[in-house]
Amino acid sequence: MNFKCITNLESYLASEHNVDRDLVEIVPELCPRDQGMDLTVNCYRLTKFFNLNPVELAKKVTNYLVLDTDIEAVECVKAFVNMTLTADSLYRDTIAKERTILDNGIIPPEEQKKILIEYSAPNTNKPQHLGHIRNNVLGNALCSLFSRIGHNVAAVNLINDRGVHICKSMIAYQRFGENQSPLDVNKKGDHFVGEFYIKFESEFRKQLESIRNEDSTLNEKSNQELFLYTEIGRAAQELLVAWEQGDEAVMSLWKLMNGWVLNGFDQTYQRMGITFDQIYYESDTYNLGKKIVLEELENKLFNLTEDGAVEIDLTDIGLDRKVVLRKDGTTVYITQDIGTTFQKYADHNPDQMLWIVGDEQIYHFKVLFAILRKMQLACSNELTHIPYGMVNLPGGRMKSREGTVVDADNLFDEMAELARAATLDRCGSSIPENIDERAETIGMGAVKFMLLKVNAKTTMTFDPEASIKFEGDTGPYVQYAYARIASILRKFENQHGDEANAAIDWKKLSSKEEKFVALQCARYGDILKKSAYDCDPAYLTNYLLELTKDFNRFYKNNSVLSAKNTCLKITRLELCKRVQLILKDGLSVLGIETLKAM
RNA sequence: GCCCCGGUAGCUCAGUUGGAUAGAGCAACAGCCUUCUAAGCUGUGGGUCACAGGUUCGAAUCCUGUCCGGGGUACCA
Repeated sequence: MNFKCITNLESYLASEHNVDRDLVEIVPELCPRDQGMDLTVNCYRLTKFFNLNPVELAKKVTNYLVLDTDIEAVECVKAFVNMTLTADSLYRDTIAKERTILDNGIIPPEEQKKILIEYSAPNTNKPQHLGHIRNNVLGNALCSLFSRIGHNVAAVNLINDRGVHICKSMIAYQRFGENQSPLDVNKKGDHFVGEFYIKFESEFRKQLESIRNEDSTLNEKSNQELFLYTEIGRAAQELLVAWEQGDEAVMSLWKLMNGWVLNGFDQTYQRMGITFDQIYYESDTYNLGKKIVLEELENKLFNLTEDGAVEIDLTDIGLDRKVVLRKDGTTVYITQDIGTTFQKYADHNPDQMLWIVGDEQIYHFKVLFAILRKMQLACSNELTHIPYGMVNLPGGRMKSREGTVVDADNLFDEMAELARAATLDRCGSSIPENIDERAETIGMGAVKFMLLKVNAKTTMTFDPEASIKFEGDTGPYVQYAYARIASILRKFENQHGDEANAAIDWKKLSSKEEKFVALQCARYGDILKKSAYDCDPAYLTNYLLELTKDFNRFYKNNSVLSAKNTCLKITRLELCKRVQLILKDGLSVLGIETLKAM
């Protein structure tokens, strides 16, 4: 926000108190609605700049502001100074300049950085579910957000395409797949392969039960521990060894199945509107990780344990010892992350690297970053894990065994279907031409918005019942406001187009609803920066809701097209355009599309 | 055991980094479509901010302890 009266106040207080002008920053708040004024200066907060008690300061501020010609009224309550701006200055400093509203969200060039963001990172053994959607939507929004405020962003994906979990679906396919392809059974590749992963699990469980029946002492051991006691478990392990040795038949099956899965992922990403600047494959980078670890073993950064594993001792910085190569020489999860990070740095030369990964891996990233710092990776002080919380169902965690996993593609289909039904409900007999596009845009908007309005860090509950309603704090609520504005603009063109060149006069906007909308618009730039600073699109998402609420109140009480004179009509139209501009820009940062009609 | 994160209205969540009388949506109830799209608007009810101490002009927010929930603590990912 950029109010002349506040800037003047800053200069005045700085010179009065002999404080460096540049250090003084007064961020006004929107005055609480029930106080009936426009802006509030909270003088409790100003005491950090000036050595004066808050109430005294408030009096001083009040006495100063009362003389400012931009101010219509001032009121001092305790240490809060509330003010009403003249209509002239209010609109001049908020929405008169269209460009300023958007440009306020851009940081100065010296703060702009090259940021590398890794997100999504799926396993190629099953289709993506609601948890992955949260990651994808969040990652995509953060990339747009950083880019929007002026950073140079590269988005990368890391495909987790190797390891024993991949071999599980391969084994099951070998045994039960009958050489079929996804095309043969008309299935999406990731779903096709996922069924074999489930098939493995059920077969594994069957064998477990049978060996436990034969030997009751095994009941004390966990499923994990008994993995190699089962025939199919051993087979998966053997397949992994064959894979690592580059066995031709195994590699060819692996490539075939991964191809199916990645093809399925592509469709899902496309539907979500997600693209990456580069895709890394763990099968490529794990060897680099191993190579780096062995070099650092030479350099004595890592050491050998008694039984021949390679580890690093991080107890000096309050972490544990961490094995980075197993005693059999194979790599662990963190090994490939080391390799991938060096590769990413070499490819992109970023100032900062971010990882959007679930909060259960907070410790993993602490260890990873500690290792990379010890290895003196160039930007190792600018590595950040952005953790996000799990998505639970009302009954608890999603469990594949109990069939409660919310599949991404199915969810998208269902939401689009509901959006279609709701749309058709509204338009009676005249079915819109673009009904498919509408259903998709509204359905995806609802899913994305639902996930983004909750703080990234919060473990959230996905309520299927609530998600199917497009009312209240939802994506479609915001999209609807956009469509309403589009409709007004259309009607204006058709009915009053000849008035388009009439003069705008902001001070004609005299209702409180109009003022609130303008004040809300003025916050947009700060909101973008704050949201990026917090690494959390939720802040922006909730702002868009607030703006939309204010717009809807305006819409209800102040007709644009039936305004009592042309000047008022044109000016209100301009106000609508500002709102539309912000809604479009803000939603697009969140990866949500808009519609001209709903 | 140890470490991290959380506990705010019946439910799902905000709470601008310590500031005004703790807010929204849903659900419940009551209103508003001859006026720009009712996916909307207006109103009512609903709170010991888990609990107990402490810090200060002031605490949902910071500190300590207790209880409850989640996650981590792998030569899994």
